[in-house]
Amino acid sequence: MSTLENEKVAPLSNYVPKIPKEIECSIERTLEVIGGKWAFLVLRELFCGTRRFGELQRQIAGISPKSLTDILRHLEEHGVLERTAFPTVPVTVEYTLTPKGQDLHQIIKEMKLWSAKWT
Amino acid sequence: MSTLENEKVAPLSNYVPKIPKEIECSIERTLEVIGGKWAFLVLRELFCGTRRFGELQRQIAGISPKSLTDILRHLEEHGVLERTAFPTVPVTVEYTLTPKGQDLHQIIKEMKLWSAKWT
DNA sequence: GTAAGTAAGTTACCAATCTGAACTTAATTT
DNA sequence: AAATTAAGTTCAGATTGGTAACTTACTTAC
Repeated sequence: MSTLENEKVAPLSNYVPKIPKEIECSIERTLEVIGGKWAFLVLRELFCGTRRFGELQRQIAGISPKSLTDILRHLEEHGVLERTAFPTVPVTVEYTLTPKGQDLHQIIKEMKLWSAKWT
Repeated sequence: MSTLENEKVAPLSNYVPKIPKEIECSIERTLEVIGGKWAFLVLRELFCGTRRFGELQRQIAGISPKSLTDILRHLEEHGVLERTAFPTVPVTVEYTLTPKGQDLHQIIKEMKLWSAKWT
């Protein structure tokens, strides 16, 4: 719903940022880690506990094995989760959140609250 | 850093989700609104107050006018922000967060806390 | 009075990303 | 001997996203 106002536009000259520059970078740095299409959905599963590759693939609707591999590697590189391979045949691989990854739960919690209120 | 464990794999049979199904949908619903590449960065600017198209374009590094138009329309459709056009020449357009949009600040706040602790 | 400037976009095209299906590996069960 | 299994990899095709140039309609500068 766009509005078309017939008033004069106040110049936005007296702008004082309420949120300092440092936060901008915080957000960008966080998005580097969890900003992609799939990161949150992988985290959603791993907050419930350790998961294996196939389990993740089944529980995240629409993800391809390639995208799952990509995001798991990405999150591992950023220290959010740990990959553990067991020398079974065929090989078994488990993914578990690190403390750094567990801490992302606060963000998910706020998303849940927002969603409950507004969607 | 991958680990290769030489132990037997514990079957993950006694899995009881700590986070109920409902949250999964909450997350997906939230991501529909703010899941894209640029949403958070637009929000970051609008939390500081009303902004015009050109201001947003200058303050969000690397965004193209097309991408900015796309995300602004998307956020407007989801009731997160309001677009107001003034019949000046050339036209002036202002974007402002709605209460629904303001409420997203909690999520950003948690992202900031996580970033401060871990990045 | 001609030319440049301005704000907020469009449009057309090109590049990066993502998906789906098939393939791989090596041992185990049928 | 063939099928199965887990965790991927590979490749072609589709989708998404980005870049550059263009548009509109009026104002100000030369």
